[in-house]
Formats: sequence, structure tokens, C-alpha cells
Amino acid sequence: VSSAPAPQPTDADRASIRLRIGEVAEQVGVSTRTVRYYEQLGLLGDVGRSAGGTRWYTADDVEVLGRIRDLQSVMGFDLDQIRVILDADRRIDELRAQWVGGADARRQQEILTEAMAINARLRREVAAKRAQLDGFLRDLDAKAARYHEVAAERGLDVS
Amino acid sequence: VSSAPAPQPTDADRASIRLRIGEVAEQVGVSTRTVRYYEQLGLLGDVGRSAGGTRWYTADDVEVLGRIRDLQSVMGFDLDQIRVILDADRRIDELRAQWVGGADARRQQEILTEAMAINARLRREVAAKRAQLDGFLRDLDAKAARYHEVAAERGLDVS
DNA sequence: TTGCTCCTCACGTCACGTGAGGTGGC
DNA sequence: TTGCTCCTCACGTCACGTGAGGTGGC
Repeated sequence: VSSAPAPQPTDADRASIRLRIGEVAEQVGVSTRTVRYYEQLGLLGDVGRSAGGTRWYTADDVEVLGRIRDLQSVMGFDLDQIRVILDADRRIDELRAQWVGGADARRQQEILTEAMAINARLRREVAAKRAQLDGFLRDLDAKAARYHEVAAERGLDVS
Repeated sequence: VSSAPAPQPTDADRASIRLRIGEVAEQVGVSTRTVRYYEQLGLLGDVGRSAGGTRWYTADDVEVLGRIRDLQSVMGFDLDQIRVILDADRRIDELRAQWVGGADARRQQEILTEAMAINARLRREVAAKRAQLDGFLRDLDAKAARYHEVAAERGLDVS
């Protein structure tokens, strides 16, 4: 952990960064088995390999893995649902790359509309989950209050 | 769905209510297989049976099943972690029942202290999860804003 | 050259899903 | 008595965990 400010990686850096599976697994907080499993399911696209067979990962791969982990642990989605979201992400990146190419405007609109719909649906689901958590929090606070009452009634020391 | 106000069940009602597995499963929103699995793991205590072998559930059972489902779907806990919380719940209920009995004050204090500790830990975990969800929500809003920008730049209609 | 990390099977586990084949209860 | 629900195996699935046995790379 350096105290110097982390240098912002340029696009060239992002593409040239080459991490081994153990490094990305630790950065993302999953096991190497998990990283290989996601590749097997096709969630990571094409993963680079050295001549000897060792996998090499880029900064983009790390970002995707972090996104999978978030969608899984925070929202509880299964890998099929996550695949849909990742696919939309990728199509949007593609669209962004075609910015100069001036591709079919009709197709661009389709992709953008779909991405916005997925984003909006996700937002609703996250908001609903937040509401559930708030209810949970209120229950816990009510319970804590009751515990304190009982302790006071019985003269128990639970400071 | 009746429009009349639901009568509050008395303690006697709660104990005498007898539901079959399909009814409780539907009320809680899980499968009958899941209800049997939780019983097999010992999360439900002793479940009643008719002479023919059919399981009978009380209102208390429905409450426990709902709690399991919440702890699982909202917080993402596994069944071993949930077992710890349910056990604490049960010890607290026991303590409440011993109110008149005037049991060992030292033991009561132990139980109450443990329940409060579990409650406090749970509260911290729920609050942390809420913070994660808030971060997620901000990301989604930023993304939606970018989509709208891109659409405006390119003159796409994504109303 | 020595370790540490990587590789590919392949079986195990958790939390159920999903029939198969048979009995129970309003 | 007729259905619909319940019962118990038991195999399947998803998302990995966990060795076994062997090779790779600074």
C-alpha cells in the first residue's frame, strides 16, 4: 500500500496490464476457481493465455469481475441474470467505440434504448431492496429497544 | 382477500392454527421442498404430524419461515448463519416465558447480553449492506445520465 | 535450479428443483 | 368414491470448494 497518489492508468496501460489469476482473484476478493468458472460460463469473453497456458488478465477483466461480484453479493442475482446485464454493458461499449464509425443510427438507438431499460429496471430492483433493508433496520431497532426495556424491568446489567 | 379487518389472533389461536405444508409454503413464498429441507436441518424445531404422516404447521412456524426467507434473500446469509440468529431468538422467547418463574438472574443476563450482541452485529451488517446499495444506486444514476447525454449528442430519440 | 504459482481433471457440498411411485384427508 | 395434496426416496443443478497430480515462469 503506497502513500503516493495512484497514477491514473491510460487506455494503453489498461490494455497492456497483464495480471495472473491469483492477482486478480485477490484484488476482486474471489477464489481462482471462481474466476475460471466465470470464464467457463462465458462471462469474461476471451481470456489471454501465455505460451505455457497461464491465463493473463487486463484491467478491464478486473472491472468485469468486480461487477459480477457486486451484482451477486449485493443484489443476489444468479449468473444468468448477471450475463444479461454484462451483455448490455458490452453492447454499450461497442456502441461507444463505433462513435466515429457512424454506424446505423437505427441500430444505435435500439442498443441505447435497451441499455437504458435494463438500467431503469436494475434501479427499481435496487431501490426495492433498499426499502426492504430499511424495514429490516427498523425491526432491529425495535428489538434492541425491547431488550433494553426487559433488562431495565429485571434490573439486569447489560450496559 | 377479505375487505374486513383481519382479526388479531390470540395466543390460543396461534397455537391451535393448523396449516398444511402447501399453505405455509404459499404464504411464505417458498416451495414445499424448501420447507421440508429446513425441517431436516433442524431450523424449524419439532413439526407436528397427523396420524397419517401429514405435517401440520402453526402461526409460529410461518413466522420462523418468513424470518429465514428474509435473512436469506435480503441479507444473503447461509443457513448456518441463520441458525445462529434463530437460536438466539428462541433463547430470548424462552427467557420471556420464564418471566414468572424467576429463573437464575445470572443466566438471564447471559442470554440477554448474547441476544443484544447478535442484534447489534446484525444491525451493523444491514447498515453496511445499505451503504453498498446506496453506492450502487449512485452508479446507476450516473450511468443513466451518461446514456441521456450520448442520446442527446447523437440526436437519438430514447424518450 | 528451487519454490511458488499456475494448469486440468474430478469428486464434494450447499440449497434446493424435479420427477417417480405411493398414500392421505375434506 | 373421486381428486387434490401429501409422503418418501433419489437423482439433477447451480456455484463453487477442495484436493490430486503435473507443469510453468521470475
